[in-house]
Amino acid sequence: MAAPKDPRPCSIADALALVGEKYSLLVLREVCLGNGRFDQLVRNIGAPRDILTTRLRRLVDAGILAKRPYSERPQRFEYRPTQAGLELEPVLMTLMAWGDRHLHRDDDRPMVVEHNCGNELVPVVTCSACGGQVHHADLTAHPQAPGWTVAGPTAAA
Amino acid sequence: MAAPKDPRPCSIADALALVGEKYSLLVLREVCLGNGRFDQLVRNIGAPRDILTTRLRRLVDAGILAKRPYSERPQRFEYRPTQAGLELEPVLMTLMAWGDRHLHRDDDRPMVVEHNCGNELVPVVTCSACGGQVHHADLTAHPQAPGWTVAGPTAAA
DNA sequence: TACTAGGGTTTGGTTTTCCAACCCTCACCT
DNA sequence: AGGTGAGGGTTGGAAAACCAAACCCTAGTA
Repeated sequence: MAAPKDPRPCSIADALALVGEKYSLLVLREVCLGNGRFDQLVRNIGAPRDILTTRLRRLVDAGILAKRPYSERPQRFEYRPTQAGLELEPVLMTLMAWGDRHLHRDDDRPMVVEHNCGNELVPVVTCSACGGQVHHADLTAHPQAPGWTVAGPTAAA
Repeated sequence: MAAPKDPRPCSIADALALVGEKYSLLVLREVCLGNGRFDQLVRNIGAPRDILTTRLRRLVDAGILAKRPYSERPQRFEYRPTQAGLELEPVLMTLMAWGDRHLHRDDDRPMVVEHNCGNELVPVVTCSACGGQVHHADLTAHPQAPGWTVAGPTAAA
């Protein structure tokens, strides 16, 4: 019997504990776009400055962003994504595509991303082994911790 | 000069406004795993019951989940993903893979997902046009709203 | 000297979240 | 008929997160 009070151990939860707070992923968005200075972040995200301060500290501590000076005398800093941060960008792209599809039906997409193959980026999540697109019906979850199960595959409502 | 107070219009922000609150994506995780009943959600997520209630209402309103009875007399409900909800699953898989890579180096991954090609799922985000893997260096963002650039809003000229 | 800009920190008040406890309905057991 | 237990919530108060505005400090500029 698993500990009765603990939630399911899960990398999704672990990842969200780091980047799931309000504004964190938007910070990453701006930083990936190259807007890594404090007041750019304030303006482009619309977050309160103190919240931004704590988010930035947290993301730096987590190794997702790095703070580096771009000028001594006056000391000025800029935040840039680390490798780990850059590897979150596909998550952002996938989320953006979902938002474009479900929240902006009428072709008023706020931003278009171009892939350097020359086409507009439409991100698709695929299985690295077979190359096939990932669909719910093709997935089977296997929890590794004892005491945790799943209820079998679910069809859409 | 662009409106000085509004944040950058963005589908990522729009999507996060719906599913970015604490626990929302974990609800989706459980529901996709087939654990759609209230107390399963409470146990597996570890969220307070009242928060869960508001999250569920919000996700149903947003068309991401559907609430349906699985028993009359006693009336019992279950939450299941809609099509829009299922299309968020790739986001979860990508996030899980990131968490596995960066937060669980020592091979203690909490959950393994199997793709029905027979292999363990390692999700990769690709460009649907060329099939290539999406990397930061290959992307160029084109904001569509006037006044917004990737180098900061309202660029002088 | 005054004014601006960058990069924050402080202050004080509002909103969310958290947590435990409670409620209600039904079904089952005795 | 009474007790128990599960499902699906609601309620109330304390704790934490959030927010806007004001403030601070350094450095450059007029």
